[in-house]
Amino acid sequence: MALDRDQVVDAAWHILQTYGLGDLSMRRLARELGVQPGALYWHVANKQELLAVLAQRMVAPLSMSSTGASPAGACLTSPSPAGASSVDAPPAHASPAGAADDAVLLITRFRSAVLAVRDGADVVSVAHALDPSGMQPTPLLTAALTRAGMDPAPAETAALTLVRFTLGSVTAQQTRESMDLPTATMAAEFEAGVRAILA
Amino acid sequence: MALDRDQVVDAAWHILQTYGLGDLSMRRLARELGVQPGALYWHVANKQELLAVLAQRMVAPLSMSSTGASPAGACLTSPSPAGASSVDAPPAHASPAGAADDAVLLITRFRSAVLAVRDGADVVSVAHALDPSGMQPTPLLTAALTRAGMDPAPAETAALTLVRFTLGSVTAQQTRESMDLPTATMAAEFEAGVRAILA
DNA sequence: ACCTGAACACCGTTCAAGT
DNA sequence: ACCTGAACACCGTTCAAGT
Repeated sequence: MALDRDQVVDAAWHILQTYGLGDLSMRRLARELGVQPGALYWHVANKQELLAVLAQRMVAPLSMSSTGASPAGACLTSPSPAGASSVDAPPAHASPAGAADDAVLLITRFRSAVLAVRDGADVVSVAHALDPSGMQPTPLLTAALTRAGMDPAPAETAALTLVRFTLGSVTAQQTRESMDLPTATMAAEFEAGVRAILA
Repeated sequence: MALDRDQVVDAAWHILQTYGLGDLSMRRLARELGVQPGALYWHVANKQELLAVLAQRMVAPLSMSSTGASPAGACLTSPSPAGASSVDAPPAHASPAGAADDAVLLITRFRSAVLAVRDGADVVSVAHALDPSGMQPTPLLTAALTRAGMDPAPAETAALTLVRFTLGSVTAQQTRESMDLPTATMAAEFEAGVRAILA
């Protein structure tokens, strides 16, 4: 009974997760769905659009809960009801120190989310390039760093530095993983990099 | 009169430079050389090896002159004659401040070299992942930062942070360039990132 | 030693035609 | 509205056979 867009995206997600980007072809996807390749183009414009949707899915969990406060536009999925203010968060407005911790938490969760999907960094890197300041976790990081006392402009620049460093790191790690090379030192290298950037 | 490895690599370099990675196929390369696709496999093991050679070519200029001093292994192309010591460089051993400037210069030249080749970041990222501490400019950066007063271990970690941030940045920029999106702010964002990492 | 010819197992995308 | 069938213009790699 008629394929729909979600089934296409779900199947693509499954192939990416399980076999990696090299195996995520439109033809393979069609085969998995029991349909001719051309049928997919009724539901998605092209492969690039499909990958953009997958990138959104990877970073979506970052836009929920976590740092409590929801500054305008922080949550893309469900625009929070009018008077929703921070509830069980620290005082009325978080302390600078705690907000910097929020940034560390955010970039760490971003890394985990991307790292958890095979070739995730390749997919998310394109989405970041298309919309560097709109794609998560950039706006959330900018907000956290502003709360920590930075001016908005340097906060955004620092956010971009964190995101690009993270994507560079995860790209390197996932390339090594795909070749069965060791990656034991890479988590510590990531942490050191984040500390240096936020020092 | 018999194709040789250099001709294959030169032609590949030309296609990459001119048309980008999407157009650098073994079949296209063979056509450009007036040969059947299978002939290439006498000269290179596979496409991956070819890309590794191209990555080396992109970073090769970094290993020549620049910071004057040549600590063991700094110059891969031509092992310098025995008694070659720094000539017109500052005193006998550079000052910490000057050595940190060397690091900034190195990472800036690395960015320029990668940025100058279409999809250069994609190609160099794989080479970096295969040999993070051996691929330039990592060892040169580690040396410069050690001269600047850092201990070897943190110096290497800082070098990796710089290289991965730079690859993340150039990947984003070249993705945008390939889609004719503006990149006006990206050089400044790079500089700010480097300053933050080395602060 | 070096290359051709031919094959194997694939790609992304389009589009008339069917239901 | 949604899909098939078939095509167009491609891929990377292998390998017997030729020179």
